[in-house]
Amino acid sequence: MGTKLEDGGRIDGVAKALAGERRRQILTLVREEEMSAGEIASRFDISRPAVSQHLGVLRAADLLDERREGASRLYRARPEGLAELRDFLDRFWTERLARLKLAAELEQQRRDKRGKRKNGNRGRGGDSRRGKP
Amino acid sequence: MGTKLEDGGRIDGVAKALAGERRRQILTLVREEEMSAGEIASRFDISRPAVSQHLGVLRAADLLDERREGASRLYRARPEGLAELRDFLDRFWTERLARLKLAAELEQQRRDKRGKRKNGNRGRGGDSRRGKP
DNA sequence: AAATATTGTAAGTTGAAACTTACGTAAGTT
DNA sequence: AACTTACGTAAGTTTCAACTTACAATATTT
Repeated sequence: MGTKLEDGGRIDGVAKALAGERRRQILTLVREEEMSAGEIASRFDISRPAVSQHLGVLRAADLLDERREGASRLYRARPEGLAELRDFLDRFWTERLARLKLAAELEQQRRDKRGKRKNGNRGRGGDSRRGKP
Repeated sequence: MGTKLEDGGRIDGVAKALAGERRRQILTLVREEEMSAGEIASRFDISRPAVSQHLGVLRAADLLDERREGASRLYRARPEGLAELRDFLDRFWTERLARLKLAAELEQQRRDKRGKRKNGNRGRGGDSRRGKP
């Protein structure tokens, strides 16, 4: 039941979209307010087509909302698109914690059994130093 | 004020490390159990040096723990390294929600003033599912 | 309909990333 | 010491991403 970080399909698109600094800048730029493609381009030192291509990548990764107004296209960040990657990192994180917790419990049981006849009861307070918290 | 997705320095390294599918595969592979570099390499169809380079990238992004045992080097995922990116996505997400909530409240006030006698309450759509462990 | 404004798409260049093979290094073995 | 094992690093090649300029498409204006 391992949650695999590599599959999920759309993870790859989001991760790659976020890997480019320009795209992170663009995304930040349109997080608060929607902005036209041209206006976005005017904020950077690269050509307008370059920005347009970045927008395409972000849109393909479901990280942008697009709205057409007249001849312009207005873009806005769609943080919901980030949720999938975020949740994935979350699972990677929490499953690791769960694994460590389980290992600690098993270790505890092992210790309890071994020391039973020697020591009626050692309680739970004793330090068991192994593994990392 | 604005949490910028582009800065943070280490975000870039982590995002780029995660952008490569091979590295995501490797990371998944050593999430549950620590594994030697050679054993990791044996699971893929690429050369061992290629894997070694990927390990270097992951390690530079603080996504791996390395332990030397004899001539071997044992690697293990370090999900704590993901936390920074995860938190960042979190902030990007929640700040957007906060912004929307604020806008909705202002709009609500505006409506209340104008249509005080007409209506008292209408549906609100708040469906956020967030919370940190 | 022609002209203008705003954008996306195509084609080519450049630089970085992902590989390869060859070599160097440190620890374990005989 | 010489030999083997398990790696990393260097150097070179190929593949891919980020840009460029040139062109096509769609909406608005005259």
